[in-house]
Amino acid sequence: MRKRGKDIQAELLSIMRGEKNAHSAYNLLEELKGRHPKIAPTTVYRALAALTERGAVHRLESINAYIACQCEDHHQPSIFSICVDCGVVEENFEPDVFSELSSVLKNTGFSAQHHVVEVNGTCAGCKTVEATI
Amino acid sequence: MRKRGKDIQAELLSIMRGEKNAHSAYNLLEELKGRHPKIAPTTVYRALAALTERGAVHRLESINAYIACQCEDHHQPSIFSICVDCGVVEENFEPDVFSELSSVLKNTGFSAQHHVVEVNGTCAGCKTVEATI
DNA sequence: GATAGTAATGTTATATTATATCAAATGATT
DNA sequence: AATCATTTGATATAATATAACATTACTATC
Repeated sequence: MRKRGKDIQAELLSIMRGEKNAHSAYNLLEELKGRHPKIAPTTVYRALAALTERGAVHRLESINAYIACQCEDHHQPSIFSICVDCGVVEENFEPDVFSELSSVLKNTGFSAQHHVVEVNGTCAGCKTVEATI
Repeated sequence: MRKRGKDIQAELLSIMRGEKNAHSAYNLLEELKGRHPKIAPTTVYRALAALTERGAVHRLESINAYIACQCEDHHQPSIFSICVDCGVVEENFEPDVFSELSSVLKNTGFSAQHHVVEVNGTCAGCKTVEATI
């Protein structure tokens, strides 16, 4: 079994890659309805799960939304900054943050499986706009 | 206006302080129904918002759940470790993680408002159990 | 202490996010 | 082409969260 679902996944990914903002699953559902009028939530969630699984998209837990991965290849988890004004999301890398994190948790005997590091705030652009109002 | 809502808040907080696991808003709603048979979701969400606002509880974004703050006083955001097996949540402090984080974001011109740092994995207890199976 | 102002609460409805279940379609294998 | 395993589609529903507005309780002022 291969083709059908992969098509949806590819289409979803190409939509998401054209965006700087994250989208909810239902947003994406609406966008897919253009070409797939009868598409259902389940299909979108399945595609998102597959894409997330292979690291092509990330789920932003603090806003229940999804964004295409902004990098080539993951050797480290990412830090997401999310602008509360314009919604722009940036994916940042900082291995030191995660090494700090693991050393904290190692002391408690905890083994990490999945890291969620998201920072909600104001991006440089929106800060500038605010300052000039 | 003071008494009515503060009662719910106090009651909610005391329920939550008796627990090592996080609870969903609807879980808490069920628990409150004992003493407040007609309580509605809105009321619980309002109480949770107030408690979260003043730092007495934290929302765990990666599991849509709430947990009582495990410390006295917040001068730093916390790192939450969440056991995927038993659900135990620990609130950890590590200023260095946040200073790393801010230095990364400072370079991009982003101003942080709210940090979400959650690590899902296996706690020491559950790891031991697994090892002995 | 009655009255009006205010803010919190209750109530109802509904929006949003996500999953369960099972039938139908697809492609792989023989 | 018959069978099989698996994905997808379709329907329904669960879980999480908020909107909107009427009601109630407290506060302050008269």
